[in-house]
Amino acid sequence: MTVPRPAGPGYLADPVLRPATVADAVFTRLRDAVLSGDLAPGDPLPGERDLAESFGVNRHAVREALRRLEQVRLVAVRQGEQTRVLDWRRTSGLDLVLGLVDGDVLDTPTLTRDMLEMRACLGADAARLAADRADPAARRAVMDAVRAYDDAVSDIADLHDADIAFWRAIVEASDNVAYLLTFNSLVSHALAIAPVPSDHRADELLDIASHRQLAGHILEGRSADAHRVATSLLTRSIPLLEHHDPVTPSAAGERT
Amino acid sequence: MTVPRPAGPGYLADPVLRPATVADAVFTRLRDAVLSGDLAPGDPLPGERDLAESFGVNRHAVREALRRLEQVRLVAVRQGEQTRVLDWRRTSGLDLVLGLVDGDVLDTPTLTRDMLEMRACLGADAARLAADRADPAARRAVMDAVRAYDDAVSDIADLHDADIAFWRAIVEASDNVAYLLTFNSLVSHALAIAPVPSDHRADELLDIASHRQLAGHILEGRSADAHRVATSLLTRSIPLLEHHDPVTPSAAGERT
DNA sequence: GGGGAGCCACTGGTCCAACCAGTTGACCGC
DNA sequence: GCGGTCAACTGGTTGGACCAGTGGCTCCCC
Repeated sequence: MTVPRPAGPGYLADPVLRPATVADAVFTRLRDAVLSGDLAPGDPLPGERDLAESFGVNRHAVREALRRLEQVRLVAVRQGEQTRVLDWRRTSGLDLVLGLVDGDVLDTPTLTRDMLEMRACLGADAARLAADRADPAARRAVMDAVRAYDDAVSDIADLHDADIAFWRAIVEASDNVAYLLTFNSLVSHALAIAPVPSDHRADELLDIASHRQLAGHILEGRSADAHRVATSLLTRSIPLLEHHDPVTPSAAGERT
Repeated sequence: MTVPRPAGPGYLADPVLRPATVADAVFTRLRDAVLSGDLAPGDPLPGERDLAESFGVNRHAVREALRRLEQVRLVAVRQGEQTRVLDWRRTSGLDLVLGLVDGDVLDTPTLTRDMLEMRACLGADAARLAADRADPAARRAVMDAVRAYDDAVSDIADLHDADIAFWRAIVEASDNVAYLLTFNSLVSHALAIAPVPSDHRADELLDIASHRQLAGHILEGRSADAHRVATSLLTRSIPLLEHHDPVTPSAAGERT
């Protein structure tokens, strides 16, 4: 086997749940090459046969990797033509994020900051919408979630899980599928990127009172209050990470 | 060929840029089965060999489709075990959205509302961040974009493109990769879902003054003002779509 | 000489057939 | 009854052959 198995198969699953395959290795290699800029947008990829040979794998494995790269819109494939690299900054979706760390495109602190900002933005608006239009079942779920949050204070790890469940209930209550799906991406990638963010977020996580207050606002339809409290909760973790950021990559000026 | 080619290969590309393949057909069929609930979370899929036979295609085509389903976290695959259906409401990302229309999970008006809400939420915050920390090159790009916007007023289609370019410049200026990637998903899916949203958005698109004003706020670092103007611009299209929604998917409230 | 038709050498798309490698559970011997 | 073994699944990987679009080169005709 010429291609070493990657440590983790991307964001698909833990190595436990999903052992890396040959196609995973090819996918990871090509993805990183694209994200790091080794393969620039517009560049043609070698033919499938050439890739297979250079990676020392069968062509089918290469094809499966290319299918996944195509799925995340890193490359464009057309029969008869060469496979071309796309400009991921213009085409790819949020699910790509985890690869950005591996690809040395963004450092982890900056990426964490970005995702926390997004979390704050979405979470606050979801809380507002939830207060406005959550149906009874969704309100009950929020109530249950905040109650479970109370019971989790003893252990910080449990609290972290309860926090995710709490916000998931709110996002579900907002009845906005786009928010829900984005929340999924944030959660799965946040777990992979910052396994122990609890240190920085203790202030937020331990503020049981605000969580209960937020739930109350949602349950009683006070959307403006819900938005305010949610923003207060979600933004307090962000500035803490600023001075963790050693280099701000001003990713400007690429015109290609 | 037992499997009919799907009209469009999902959100990968136009049929022009990317003719549907056998694997696309299998992917679409299985995706819709999952999204529509025909295949419930936790259900095992038939074996690859069985699927290949029942679809009348080669096993490799099925495998490529499964790779893509796995990539969007609709299924979980492990060697030796059966492939299982995941709960997409808890696992999948925003890139799934377009499939939600085909899968009869959401009607187009509701989905459009959801994406417009998300656009408003992200766009306003991106404008705020852009005003706070855009680097000179990004500010210049915003300036150029609003200038190009002026020149596009003659044609509503051009205006639509210019609007996307304008917001892209702002999102780029916000220096938040998560926002950027989510913006990409919104743009590509919005184009596919609501090809002619111009009718409802004319009020927004034709408000050149606000666009120029917003750019000014960003260029001069007035983040609060930028946020306010952006919100004003982005929210005005949302309520217009409400009464386009024939069926409100809440438990009660049937109106003939 | 210029332009067009057609061939040919690419590209990716599809298929067949076999075998490898984990998982599971039934079966058989202790 | 318990435990090990083996067979029958599952997906993973490989090789090779052939189909099907594309694009460029060549060659012929005008």
